[in-house]
Amino acid sequence: MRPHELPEIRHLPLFRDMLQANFETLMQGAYAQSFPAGLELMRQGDPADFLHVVMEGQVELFAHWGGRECTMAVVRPVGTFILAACIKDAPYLMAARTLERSRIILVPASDLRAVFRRDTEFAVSVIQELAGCYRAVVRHAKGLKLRTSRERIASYLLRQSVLAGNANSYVLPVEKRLLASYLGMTPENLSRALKTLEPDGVKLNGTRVIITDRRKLTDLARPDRLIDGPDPDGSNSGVSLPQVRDAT
Amino acid sequence: MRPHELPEIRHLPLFRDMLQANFETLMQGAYAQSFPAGLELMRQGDPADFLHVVMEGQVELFAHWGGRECTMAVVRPVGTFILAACIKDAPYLMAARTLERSRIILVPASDLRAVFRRDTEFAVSVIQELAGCYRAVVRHAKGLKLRTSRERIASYLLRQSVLAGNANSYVLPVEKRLLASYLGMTPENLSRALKTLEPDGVKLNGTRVIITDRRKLTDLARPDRLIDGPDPDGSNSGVSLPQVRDAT
DNA sequence: CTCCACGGTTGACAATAGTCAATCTTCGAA
DNA sequence: TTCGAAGATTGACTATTGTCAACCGTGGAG
Repeated sequence: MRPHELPEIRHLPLFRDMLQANFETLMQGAYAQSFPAGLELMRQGDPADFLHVVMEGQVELFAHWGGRECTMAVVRPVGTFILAACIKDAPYLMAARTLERSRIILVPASDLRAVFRRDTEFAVSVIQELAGCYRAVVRHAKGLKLRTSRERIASYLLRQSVLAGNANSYVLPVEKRLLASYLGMTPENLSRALKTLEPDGVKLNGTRVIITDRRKLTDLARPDRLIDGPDPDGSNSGVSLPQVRDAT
Repeated sequence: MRPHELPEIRHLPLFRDMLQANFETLMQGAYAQSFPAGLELMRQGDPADFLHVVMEGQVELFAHWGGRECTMAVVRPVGTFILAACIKDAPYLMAARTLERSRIILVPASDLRAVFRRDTEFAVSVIQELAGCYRAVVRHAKGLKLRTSRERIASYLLRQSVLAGNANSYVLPVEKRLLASYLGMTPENLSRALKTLEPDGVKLNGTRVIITDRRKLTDLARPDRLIDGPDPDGSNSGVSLPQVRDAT
């Protein structure tokens, strides 16, 4: 593991409050590994042996069934995934693949389970993290069930704009087909729907989003903290698409 | 609180392993209350002041946005809800209403937060519970994104049959319009879809489900532990529709 | 530099799902 | 027992979404 990585992990909400000794125990069993783009890190149904911490790159969490596939989340540095499966010692509900070359720290799940039993501060952090993840998926499910696809797209575009500091122009952080899958529609549908959003105040130029009328877009998206977040504590854990990297 | 209720609560996975003293502390601050059918217990966005434990009756958790509404779960005795919001001290993401006359124990969220900080066993139980809830919603989201509505219906009917001991005939535990909302479709759609499922080995007579060809139904539903559950530990927490009450 | 692979877009069409309205059924209150 | 309210079903229609195929544009391998 590289020298700068340890403090980065230590500063994550999940590891921030635990005893130093226990943190060291966890990290002693952990190891870093680099993976090329497009590699399947784990398959759904696999036993949960390691908590994954993304240090570089980005990782897609996806699910599949009967030949169909859908994106559930994208994890970026520094973020963790598959905490719940590790803790329950249960099979992964989602698969993971790298979207680009990625560096990942693997923390043995058994160590994790051992440590939070004797470090209350860590247990509390795990609780907070899991509660955040839970709420994030509930939000996702609410969006899927309550909003039409146009509304989901509009909300997403608006949310990204807010994350980019209310920028009226920014670049999509993920490929459109991935975004489509995350939002629960086909790429064709996303493509067409984006066109029909022009009168609603937003248009796309390649991967660049341009908000031409924020008022109209907001009218359509009707953003709602109970769906779009964030939680009052501002934690950004769990299942969601990442924020944009460069805004203009 | 009634004498038989305390041990019932104590035996829940969430409260089973904590110190007796701490359990007593929690229960001292708690109180029971009965509500008539159809009462809104809390609205989404409200601050999370109490963990709710359903002792009798049944409670629907639902979400709404922009005039639309959808069922997220139904909680039955003895079950808890809104743990995550209590723990994060965050607003409820869902609203709750009684489906029938219900008796509910209310445990102050502040006590809860205080206790798991000093009772590691309880913290571990909370972790297990939250991880279970998280996985339950992930499953629900997977079903919504990966399965068509006919497949969701078929899976649901088959799952309920399994819960009823592989019964080939049982009675739906909830109203059809609620089921439709839970499965992410309109009541009209559910009604029509049910008709088209007859060649697939299942038919309905009012609220009674009759599986005429389990093989065909299974072919359509393609049940999957990673969507339909249960987790290996058999916990039944979190977001799901309840199992049937009487099977034949 | 060329070509190929892949993501994205578009069109035509089919399948699916939602809406609105009317009707039927059921169950509980009076 | 009768009536009325609410859930459930049905029909007709519309809107939305998915599917399949063709085509475009870009960026990387050779």
